[in-house]
Amino acid sequence: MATTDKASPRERLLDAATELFYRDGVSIGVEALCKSAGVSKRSMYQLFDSKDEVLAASLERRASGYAARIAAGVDDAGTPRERILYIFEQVEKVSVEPGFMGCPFLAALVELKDPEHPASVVARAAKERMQDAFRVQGELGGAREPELLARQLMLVFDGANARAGAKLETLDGLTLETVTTLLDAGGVA
Amino acid sequence: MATTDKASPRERLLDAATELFYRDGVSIGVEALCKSAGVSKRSMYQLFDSKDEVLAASLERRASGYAARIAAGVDDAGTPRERILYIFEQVEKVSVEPGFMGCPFLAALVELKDPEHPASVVARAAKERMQDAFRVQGELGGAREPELLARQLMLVFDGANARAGAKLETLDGLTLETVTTLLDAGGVA
DNA sequence: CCAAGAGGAAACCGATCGGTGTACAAGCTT
DNA sequence: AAGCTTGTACACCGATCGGTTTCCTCTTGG
Repeated sequence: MATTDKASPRERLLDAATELFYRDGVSIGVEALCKSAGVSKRSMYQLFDSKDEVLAASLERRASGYAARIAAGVDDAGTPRERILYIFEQVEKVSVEPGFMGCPFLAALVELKDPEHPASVVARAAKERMQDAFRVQGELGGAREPELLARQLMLVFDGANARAGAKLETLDGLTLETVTTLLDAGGVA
Repeated sequence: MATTDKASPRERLLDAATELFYRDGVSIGVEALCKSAGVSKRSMYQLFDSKDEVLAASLERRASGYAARIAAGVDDAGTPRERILYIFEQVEKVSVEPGFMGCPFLAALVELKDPEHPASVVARAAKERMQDAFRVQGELGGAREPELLARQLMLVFDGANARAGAKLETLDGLTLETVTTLLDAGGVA
């Protein structure tokens, strides 16, 4: 009932999974998940092999959404430097919203310690896609070492997400300032 | 049986808790914890009010150990810049060890989403102590904005820990290079 | 109008969760 | 030796875990 009510059971499950796994962690029970989705456990286990697969699928869908938006934004107006900074503006913006708890992919990787877990594989792939996007923008911007720059940006990105999500930091310009320093030092116009 | 066998039940419990909560996450059961510590559940609940308190106490002890080492290292040989870089050398070194899973305090904060959880309070205090240490070194090193620098260093520190712990990054100089850039830009000699 | 499948409600499975209660065996101190 | 604390062993509690099964009610195509 927290999500769309007219969608297919599969969509409703993924919606609920996205929200509950993020808010309450991967230890949320199948019972609560199905109840929130308005779907019977029986249906869930017909659509997915296990709870773990539901989690993996929900992360996969989230990652696809991000990838689509990033791909669409590649030829947006602005310089590569502006596009990189825009990402961190968005991070700072969402980080102050009420339910913010950091990057969902990183959270999943931390919670399920197993790097071979299906959801871990999906999450890692999503993070790598983002790093690739940073590297591409670095190349376009004339970075001396685009790969190094991309790894540095991911460091800041994940650090900011983790610290803001854990209520250790409020950002408010911190990542912008830091990223600017790194872009300057890296030779990005 | 994995830890010292001649210590007090309390110490054995904290030893086991430190290891198991880090390796398997906060969802490790009381049964497994006590068995690993060689302590009966009855004793555990006489020494601690709840499993959550055991977790908080184990983090507290770990934080005290770190604080002692940092306090001892403040008047070590070397410049503030060297002392800051030394911390990140250590991070890069332990990050390649087999059982490494990132910063235990950050992991606890991510897993227990509740910022009011007793263990969360302990973990956050530990992180703040570290940020203070960075700021002090920044002041000693002549940083233009010591507080900003400390926050940036924590961003890199936590980002590196999270990413290396999640097997997303291998570091190998990445943090040293990044921190050097930030120290240069921040005016630390 | 009726058959067939989809999907929901809920009982049920064994296992485990955090936490207690009880009984008993050591080591102290006096 | 008596009495006390300390700690263990273990059964037990209700709740919940992930997952399965049964039953029944809808919708929909023919």
